[in-house]
Amino acid sequence: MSTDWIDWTPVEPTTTFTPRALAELLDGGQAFGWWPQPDGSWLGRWTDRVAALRLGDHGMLQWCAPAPLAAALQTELPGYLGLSDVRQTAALDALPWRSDPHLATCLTVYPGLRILRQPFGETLLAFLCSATKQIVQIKQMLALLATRHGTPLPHPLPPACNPLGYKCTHRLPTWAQLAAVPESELRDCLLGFRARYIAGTAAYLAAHPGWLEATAALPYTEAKARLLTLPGVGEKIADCVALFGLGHLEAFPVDTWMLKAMARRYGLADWRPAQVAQFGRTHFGAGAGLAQQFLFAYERAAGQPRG
DNA sequence: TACCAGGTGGAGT
DNA sequence: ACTCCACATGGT
Repeated sequence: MSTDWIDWTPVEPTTTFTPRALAELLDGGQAFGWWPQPDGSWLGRWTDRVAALRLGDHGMLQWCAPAPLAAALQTELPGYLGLSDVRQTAALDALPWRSDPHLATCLTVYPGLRILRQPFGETLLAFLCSATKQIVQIKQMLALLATRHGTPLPHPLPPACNPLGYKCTHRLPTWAQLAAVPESELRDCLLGFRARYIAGTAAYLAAHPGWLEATAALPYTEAKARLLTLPGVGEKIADCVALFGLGHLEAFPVDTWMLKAMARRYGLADWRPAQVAQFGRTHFGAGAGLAQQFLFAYERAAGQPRG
């Protein structure tokens, strides 16, 4: 029943991280399907993929995976991690860090941090769960949804060196699967008032075949406008889904942490979210979403002091 | 115990 | 257009 995993392999293109930056990339509020392991590695799953990551000598990022998935992951993993996206490299350099000392600090504290490129549908589900919830709780909701309503993963078992958590046994449910789940059973997954939104979105998507694919083909402004028509998707969640699920680097999600960051670091106290979003797009430009992720990471760490 | 968490939608001004 | 508030639930 156990599946062999391949040996640890460098991620190409070779990239170095600090442990803090890798933790922020995998578990800092973009993705909710990565779990730290006792040996310091990370175990994650998205769609039917399962992989482990760790830092080798000199902070070089390495991966391994179940052997049957290895060929696919060798191709897909750099894209998922945002490491093979030349747009991000260019966008990062084009950010105004030369004239913005706070941004420069944030970039220095999280070397290697990027925007993940996650599956659109899963990203939409994750951020519909995210409203006024802490990251640890969003992970718990999604783990319950996967275990109770998702399909078992084809290769769920761990390598001996990476004891697999119970959380990695099933895929997240698809939107088609969610459409068949009674709202009461969604509430049982700790979704609270978000259950209504998820049920409503699932029903809408079931009634509009191809809606996700058509939205994914649109540029940022049009894609966001369509996302805003879904129940439970407002400005912030639409921008998160556009950024993390569609790769629109100009999206600038404004949450409570971004309000704090812009108030404390940029003097924008008492600005409304829409105004902060306008400032962010203007000040940071085409890579505003990338800048936002560094600011978000820095501010959250400042509010919760630890190594 | 309060207050907060990667907010949104609807009602009332 | 803007302001207020219900919505569920666990963390700190």
